[in-house]
Order: sequence, then C-alpha cells, then structure tokens
Amino acid sequence: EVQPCMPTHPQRSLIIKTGVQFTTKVRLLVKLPEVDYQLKVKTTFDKDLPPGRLNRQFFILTNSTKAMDVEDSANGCLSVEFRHLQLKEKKYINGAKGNEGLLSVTEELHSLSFEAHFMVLGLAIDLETTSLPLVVISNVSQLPAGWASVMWYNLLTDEPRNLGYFGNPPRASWSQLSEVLSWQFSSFAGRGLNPDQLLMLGEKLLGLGNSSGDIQVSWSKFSKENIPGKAFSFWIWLESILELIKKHLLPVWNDNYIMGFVSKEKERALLKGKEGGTFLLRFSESHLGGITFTWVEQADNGESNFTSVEPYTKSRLIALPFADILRNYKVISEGLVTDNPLKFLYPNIPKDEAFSRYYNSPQSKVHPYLSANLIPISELPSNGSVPLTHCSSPEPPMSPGVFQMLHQQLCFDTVRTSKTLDTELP
Amino acid sequence: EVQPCMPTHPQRSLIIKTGVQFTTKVRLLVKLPEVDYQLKVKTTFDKDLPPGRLNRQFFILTNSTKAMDVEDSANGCLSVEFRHLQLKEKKYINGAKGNEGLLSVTEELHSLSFEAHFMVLGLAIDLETTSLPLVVISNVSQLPAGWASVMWYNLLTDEPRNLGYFGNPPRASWSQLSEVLSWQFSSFAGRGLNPDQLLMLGEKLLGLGNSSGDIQVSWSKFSKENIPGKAFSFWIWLESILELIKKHLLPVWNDNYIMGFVSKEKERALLKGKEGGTFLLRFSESHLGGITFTWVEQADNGESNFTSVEPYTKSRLIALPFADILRNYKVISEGLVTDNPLKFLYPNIPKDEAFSRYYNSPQSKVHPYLSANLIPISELPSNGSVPLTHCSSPEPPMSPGVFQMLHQQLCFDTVRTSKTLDTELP
DNA sequence: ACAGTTTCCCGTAAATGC
DNA sequence: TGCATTTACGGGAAACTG
Repeated sequence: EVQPCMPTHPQRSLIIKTGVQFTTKVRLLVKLPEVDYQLKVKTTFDKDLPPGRLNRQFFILTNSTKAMDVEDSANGCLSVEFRHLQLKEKKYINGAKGNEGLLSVTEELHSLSFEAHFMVLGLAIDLETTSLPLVVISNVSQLPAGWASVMWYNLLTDEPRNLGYFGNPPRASWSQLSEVLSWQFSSFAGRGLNPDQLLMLGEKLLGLGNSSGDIQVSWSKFSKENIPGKAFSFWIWLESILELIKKHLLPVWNDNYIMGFVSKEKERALLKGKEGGTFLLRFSESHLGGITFTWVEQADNGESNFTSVEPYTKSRLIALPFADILRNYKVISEGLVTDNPLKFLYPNIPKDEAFSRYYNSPQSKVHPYLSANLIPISELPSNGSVPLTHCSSPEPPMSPGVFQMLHQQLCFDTVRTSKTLDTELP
Repeated sequence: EVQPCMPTHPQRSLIIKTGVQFTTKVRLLVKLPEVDYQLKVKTTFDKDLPPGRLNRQFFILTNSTKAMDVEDSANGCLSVEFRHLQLKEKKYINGAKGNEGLLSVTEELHSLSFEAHFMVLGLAIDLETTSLPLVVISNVSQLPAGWASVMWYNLLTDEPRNLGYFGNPPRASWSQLSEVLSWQFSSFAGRGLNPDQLLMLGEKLLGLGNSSGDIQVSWSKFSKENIPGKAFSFWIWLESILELIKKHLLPVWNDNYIMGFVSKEKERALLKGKEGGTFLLRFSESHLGGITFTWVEQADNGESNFTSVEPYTKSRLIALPFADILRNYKVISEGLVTDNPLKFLYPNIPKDEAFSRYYNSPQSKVHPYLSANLIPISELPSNGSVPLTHCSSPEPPMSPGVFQMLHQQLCFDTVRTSKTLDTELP
C-alpha cells in the first residue's frame, strides 16, 4: 500500500536537518469520485512513537495541514506538496530523554506520517501512510554518518518502517555493499567504481586475502569503528573522497583519469619499469579527503624510484585547482627548481593530452600589474629522496548488477534548495 | 540624565543584526533606599516611534522584562543585563511600509528603551532611558555601511537620540574625520594612521590641492557615492582594507611595515633612485581589500624601472599568508625563474630582517611524502616589463588630537560572542 | 575531562521585493 | 529590469550536556 516514489537525483533526502526547510509530497493513488472538494492532509512527525521510546523527539514547526489539489502534471490525480516544513527538537521538560544508550543520533530512525479523513456516500474513510525511515541531524557534519544509516537500511531490508533497525543491524555481503558503493560514486559524481577499485576497497575493509569468498560486513565495521590506526571509519573516509571529487575533481574523475583507489604496493608495482615521469593519482588513505600523485624515475642502476607528494586537500584545491597543480608542479632542491617531473599519466598518456582541457587560463592581467599566480612546489630534503620498496598485488574483477534495485530503493526527488520526500497514499 | 557607558573594545556594537543575539545592560545610578526587592525593567525596541514613521519596524523576540539585581562588581548599585535578546522584523500586514524614500536601511536609526516603575514611600516613580541610536541590519554585508552611520552620528552630534539625523546629515571637517579614521585603525587593528597616510586619504577623498584648508566632507561623499570610476564609496573601500588588515596583515601592520596609503605617483617618487630590489607595500585603490607591492630596479641607463604585482586579496591570502608571499615571490619570464626581486623594504630594511618573524615554517612533512607548498609567482609578458612614469607629490603633516573625545563617544562594551549596549538610568 | 551533539553565526548565494 | 534588501544554509567553531 505504501510505496516510496520515483527517483531523480539522490540528493541525500531522507536526512533532515533541524532548522532547515524541507519539502514532502503525497499522492492519492485511488481515484475518489466525489471528493475533489477540500481534502485535507495532515503530516505528523513520529506520529506513533514505537513503544521503545526514542532518544530525541521532534515536531514540525510550520503549518502541517494542507488541502490536496489536482496535480499539474499528466495523470491528474490528487496530491499535496508541503513546502517550507521545518523540524525542531522538543525540549524534554522533565529529563525524559529516553537515552537507550548504544544508538547514536544518526542511527535513530524517524518517520513522517500523513493522514486524510473524509466521507464518501456516508462512509467515513481514513487514509494514512508513512515515509521511509528518516535520520534527523542538527549539523551538516552529521550528514555522512546519517547517509550511511539510510544506505544500510535500504540495502538490507524491505520493511518500510522498522525504526529499531539499528538496535541490531544485519550484516551486508561484500557483493551487495560494493554495488552500493559504486552506485554512490556514479550517482553522486557521475562515474562508478571499476572492479580494481572495488577490490582495493574490499581489501581495505575486510583485510587482504578475504576478498575471495563473499564475506559479510558488519554495520560497525562499515561505519562505526575506526579503521585500525586511523581516526575515522571506512565510510567516513570514503565519503570524504566523494566530497572531494564532487567539489574539486568532477570532470577528471568522470573522464576516468583518477585511478584513486590503489594500494601503495600496487601503485609501485604498476609504475615499476615505466618510463620516467609516469605518474598516477591516488586518494590518501591517511587523511580525509586528500589526493596525491606518485611518479617514477628510472635510476642509472636500473632501479625505479618512486616519489609521492603530500596529499592535496580541499583547502589547497580551493587555492589552486587540481589540474593546474598537475600542470605546473615543480620540485625544488637546494634552491634549484627542476622541471615538472610529471610527464605521463599511467599507463602512458602524455600529461597535457589528458589534462589540458581542465587547465585554467591564468586570470586576465589588469594592465599595470604583473599577474599574481601560485605554483605548486615540493621541497626535496637535502639528503635526497626517500627510497621506497614495492610489491605486487592480485586483481580479480567484480561485476555490477543490483543497480536497478538500488536505484529504486534509494533515490528520491529533490526540489531546488530543499529536500523532497515523496510518498503515496493507497 | 542618559549617559552612554564606558568603552573597552569597539566591537561595532550599536549595530544589531536581526536573528542574532545581543546583550544590553542598564545600571541604576541613584541609590534607592528601600527598593532592593523586585525592581523590574522592561526593554522595548523603538518605543515611541517618532511621528515621521520608520521604514522598517522590529520587535524583541525573547523575554524583555527582567528584575534588577545588585551588581557583582565594586559599587554595588542595581543593574540588569538582558542576554539573548533577538530582533525580528514586523511584517507590515497592510502594506504600511512607511517608505520615506531616500534613506537606506543603514541610515535608519532605531533605539532601545528601558522602563522601570516603582513606589517609594507612597510615591509612584517612573524611570525611563534610551540607548544611543542603533542601526539594524539583516546581513553582515551591511555592517560596513551601518558602521559608517554610527561613526558619522557620534562624530557630529551630541544629541542622544535624533533618529531623523540622516534625513539631512551635517558635514564633517576633514580634521574631525581624519581623527576618526585613524582611530578606526588603532582600535580595530592596533595602529592608527600617520600624517602621510592621512594626507593620501584626504587627497583621495577631497581631491588634490584641497588638502590645505580644513575642508568639509559630506556624508554622501564619505559613504554613499562611489569614488569616480569605481564601484564603491570611500568608506567601503577603506573598510575593506581594515578587514584585510584584521584578518591577514595584523602583525605586519602593527609593526609599521605597511606604508599602505600612498599614491602610485608618490610611491614611484619614493622608490626612484633607491637600490634595486627596494619595495614597498601599498593597498589597492582599484579593488576592494587588496594589497600589492612595487619594487624598483635600476636600469643600466640610469633609469628606475618599477614593477607592481596584481593585488593580493583575501582569497589568495587564505591560501598563502602575506609574509610567505614576500618571502618566496618569484618572477618567471619565458620559462626562466628569476630570484626573488624583493630585497629591501623601503627605505632600506633587508626583507628578512623585517618579515622573517612572520614566516610560517613549511608544515611538518609526513614522512613518505614530499611537502606540498605553493609559491607566489608572476609571469612576465614576453614583450618585457611595463615602463611607468613617475612624479612627486608634497607631504605636509597633520596632527592627531580629538582622540579622547572620540574614544568616549564611540566605544562600547562587548561581552563574549554577543554585543552589549550599556546604558544607565538616571 | 571529554566526546557526542547542538547551537551560533559569518559569509556566500539565492530569493525576494520594490 | 535592476538594485536593495532579506533569506537560506553550508561549514567552522564554540557551547552545551550529560
């Protein structure tokens, strides 16, 4: 009876930030003969609190009742769009905060309910429907964690409304999960992940050698516990890269010039023996939202030397777009500036052939002034470069597939600045 | 009877942004023998609207009545501090917006009133007092214009509450105004303006040659009309420099290494004949919030050649602090990188002697990576540098003085994040 | 003390009003 | 249509709160 409605861009709806406007729409699927007069729909947040009380309670600030109207578009059925809805937290007057412990706010699931009551031929009819589970956040910094919850829920259950889901969340198989991850990249950026990239992610998440069978991944391992030795979880790390791509690397990513997810070992194996100046682009595993490049030089004794630059993050890329960094990169050693060591994008694409379309022409020079530009540079420690060992790693493929299903379950309409949740009355 | 209260930092109080919390405090000056029980004070925004109705109307969102209490500090008199006050605009129900025309929102003056009523020995006593005129803004982008109004009001009138002031604002003499400008720099940054700098500002505002007598400056010329050929007024330009100093140049400014306000002509006159590589720092007159440097080179034929770099603005200085720009600046010409052309800060201070204390050591290098730095560079057009003419200009001095008076009239207390307006009951 | 969470509010962008 | 003004909200930081 209750159907989540159709998708366009996955703008991370189903996450609502307090104090920020959102939009939701309900459609009446059945044709009601004589009820095209005022049919009012009321929307309520967390209408029937489940018996296990929630940690936090919210209410809709703005007017939450509105009359249905014939829809503008084709089919002419009745619908209402609530705009400018806003959520606010109830202040627990007498310390009644249900603190169940355990669950973090981004694991707490909520819902919007819609009700309509009317009479047809002397018959009182009550309609009611409910949105998919929602996550409520108070700051955008919680959005990545909230989105992890929405993904995990919709990946693993068909229940339209199991608000206690994260009390005991099921595991996902790597094959399921890797599909969602690739879909995140394709929907959020435009290009998904290839089998090599997914393999690297699988090994990172599950440990080397576990990539053969279809291993189960726990919710905690995916999004809650930190990667060993790091201060962030797997998903938070991956999400920081999505963000970096979206803001600073979009065309380069979509044109497939960023290998991105490669282990350092594999990176060296790939570059080994390649022509001097061959480089590839890799996302930082040590810092959130960073991208670095590694290039190879062939020493006279036949050894390959590898050098990597400190990862560039958002703040650097704001100052200088990534393509311009690649274009003008220099190394300075004892005051001597070397030529750009980056010549060929792995395997052998001349750098400018790959990247010149993204170069920004230096800004127009106002006449009496010399232009003020920045060039990216690395200072070589005077004791010479750091030699690095290398090793190889395997790379079995992995095929896409569940895409359609996910597309249906996870996408939702978004209208302009605010989010739209779309639901239908039976 | 009504006295504006004492100053500490001029954090631009008297400007209130809608939807942002502010704080105000009232003190009872007379000792009331038997009234240390509940003495309630009510604060009202724009209590007695002047007959010429205001364009916009605001009200205090939060609770505006509070009981006086014995003050914590020394003197033990009664006072109330209203915290978390917030202003919201009234929506004119029936199009009653008084639109007097002419006045912009930052010229519209408002006020806060405070009232207390009580009985002493059977005598009903009403106390009432009012703040200095306030400017209400809705976005920080209006703050510079609002602050201009506050300055102009307090500079030129002693009336505690002439809300129609900007209907016909008086002119200021340049000697008065230049004091306030210098005071803005000293209070906002830490170092005021010297006579040479003020002279340049005077010539810029009044035209060359007008700097001898004590010319009158109109409000419009100061803050409303654009500088000829520019898209901003004199004050908006000056304020953009204050902001630049505060955010990016504070120690360098306070140590007096920024000449800043020099005409291009005078700049060249000063540098002419100086040792090659002598440079000085000048604020951009063409763009808001920009700083540039000009250096001189002595050609073989005995001529001086001057070169200036495109002004650095906020966005560039976020990427690379100004001192590091000076430190590492390079010029590239046909692929050849020259040494840093900046050698001596005018008149003859070796660059590193002046600026090395501000240099940022390149960030710690995470071991396996090469550091990722930016260096500031200018590309010399291949047709060679741009020759520039030069001329000299006079420089009579100008003495400070009214400082104390201004300090009393313009400073107001600020408490933590929010602004405080301080007023006293008679 | 501290970590998780919310609030605050600047500054940019977009929307709105005149 | 263009300009003046307000609203929206991301993002960093401070404040809160168990």
